[in-house]
Amino acid sequence: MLELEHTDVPGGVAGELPNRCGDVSQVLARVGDKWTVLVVMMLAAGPMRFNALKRRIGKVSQRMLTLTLRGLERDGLVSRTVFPTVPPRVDYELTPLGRSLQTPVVALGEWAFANLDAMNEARRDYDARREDL
Amino acid sequence: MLELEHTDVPGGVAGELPNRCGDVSQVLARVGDKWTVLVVMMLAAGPMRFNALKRRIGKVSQRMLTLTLRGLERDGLVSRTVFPTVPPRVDYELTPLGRSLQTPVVALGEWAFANLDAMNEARRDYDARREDL
DNA sequence: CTGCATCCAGAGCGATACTG
DNA sequence: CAGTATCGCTCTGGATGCAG
Repeated sequence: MLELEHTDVPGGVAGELPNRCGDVSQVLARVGDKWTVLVVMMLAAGPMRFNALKRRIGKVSQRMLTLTLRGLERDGLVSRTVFPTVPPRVDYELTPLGRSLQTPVVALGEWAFANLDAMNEARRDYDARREDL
Repeated sequence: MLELEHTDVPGGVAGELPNRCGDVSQVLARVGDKWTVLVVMMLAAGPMRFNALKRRIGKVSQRMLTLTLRGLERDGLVSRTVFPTVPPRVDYELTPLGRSLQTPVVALGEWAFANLDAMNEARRDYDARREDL
């Protein structure tokens, strides 16, 4: 997890964000890990069982899905409901907090979609320039 | 870097985001790393020299700042200008693409700021519940 | 001042096997 | 079906030292 000094930003980041960059980073550490966003996106469709989720995401290990879900549950973004049946059944569902996270994440996703070509081109150019040394 | 299967999402993530979750993840891998967002935020104030940037951020190693800046430069988010003086001077500055990234990142930052208390409380509750086993 | 190279500890994560 | 435990690899990232 991140832990930053309280570096006071004088300017003010486009005049909007308070100088609590540590907070932003902390949340980004949660959101930025390998599977969190995928899980949140998948759960947007509604409650889902463990293996359904696993199949949807595709190439996630059972271990990592469990860990990611535990983390999200701990942060209050996902709720976990156990049905004491046999075989056991566990449903995962976004909490209101988790659903509210979708708004900024979707915004980021739209930025990603809109600018992916530009980024790929920039990368190609950069790599090409680095080859003729 | 992430590399996901092309898992087609039928539902559609709140009906907004296309089923290109891979793209989102790829960008998140860039944005989600430890220093990227901090650097972008700092550069929001305007062009900055290497050490000025380093001092602003505070507890970043020289190595990681260099690596982060190279990555951002490669992705076309930051431009690097060398002044062939002595001692050498290098200015880093957000490109238009980099500046456009601020919008969604600031949105995420505002979400973080608004919901940090809720998340911390959720964590406390979760940890407390786990203690009385 | 800037920025590479090296070394090294630790985190992240996948594969596998096992339990209720 | 859901979850835990263990192993081992890779990658991150911090510290240090050297060079233009």
